[in-house]
Amino acid sequence: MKAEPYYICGPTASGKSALALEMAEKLDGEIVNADAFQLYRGLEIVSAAPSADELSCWPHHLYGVLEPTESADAQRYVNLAKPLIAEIQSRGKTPVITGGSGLYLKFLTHGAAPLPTADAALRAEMDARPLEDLVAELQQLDPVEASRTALQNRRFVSRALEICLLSGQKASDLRDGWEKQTAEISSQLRGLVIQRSRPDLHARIAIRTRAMLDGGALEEVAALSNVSTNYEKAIGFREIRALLAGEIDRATCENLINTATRQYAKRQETWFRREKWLVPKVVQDFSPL
RNA sequence: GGGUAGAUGCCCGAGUGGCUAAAGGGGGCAGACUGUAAAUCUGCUAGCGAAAGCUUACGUUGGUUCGAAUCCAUCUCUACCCA
Repeated sequence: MKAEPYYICGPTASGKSALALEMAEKLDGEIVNADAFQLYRGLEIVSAAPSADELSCWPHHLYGVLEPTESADAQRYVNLAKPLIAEIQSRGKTPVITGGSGLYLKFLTHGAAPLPTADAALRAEMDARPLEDLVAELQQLDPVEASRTALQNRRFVSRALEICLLSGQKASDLRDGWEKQTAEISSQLRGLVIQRSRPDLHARIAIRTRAMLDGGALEEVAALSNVSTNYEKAIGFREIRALLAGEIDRATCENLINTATRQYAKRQETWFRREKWLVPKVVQDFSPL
């Protein structure tokens, strides 16, 4: 009898890692990362991954498993996580999956639509074209998909067009089948989402940012010069780069990181609010990280 | 003590007589989002109201005018310059 996975979600700095550890001990489980950036090696501090001590005191998986030069995506994450989860279950343990990357979690829990994988060359080509151009082509190839896509959003338009061009089919047709089964899947999942008041969460973010900057984040970023563009998307990376280059001072850097982190936390809350299967776990203390 | 510049909404900042509850940006709030997601994008953001609308707003007080964030005077404060 295999143990169903347990999911621990919540915005950044809400205390997922600590709770995951607690749950893993209680459920006789092993922790599996579901954070897009903690997947990478060399970004441990900036991505607020569990420390080496924490990683070694209990089984943790999928932390620091990708090279900086690799590029992750939701499907790739699932390809890594699925077999691992099965393996944990085969040993009679409960997978405790924790992380804040909503899309990655969604792929893991609800599966992926049968769509073609991203194509770097095609994307580079599309990036060079004006948005109106891409919109026009999408509208021509797949008017249905175009009508459902936020046409101001270059990323979304590009992906929809990419699907059409790579598959030779309509993105709208390929996506339709997948969406129907989601409700049924949700009813069988179990997990929780940590909820904290904004002031509490903001205070925790501020404490964590300071600890990062004091705790080697600058050295970490300095060591990562000239790696893949994935890193540039990590909150903190660009800001610390600017600090190292002398473009901004330390206080400004800290403020920028705090603001970006708060905004990210908000987006995560919006995402998880839609995942009705997650049981809210309201936490009120101002406990340190 | 003298001179100059300036004071605009939560913040920055545009605006030099009516089209101004006031451009734009930031922040905040809410939302979208199935292969870049810590990304990307959208809406709202003085108060009350469902709305029409009403009320309070551009440092202070007063004035000019049919009408003032915009013109005049006064005072207060800030910055810089000369003593």
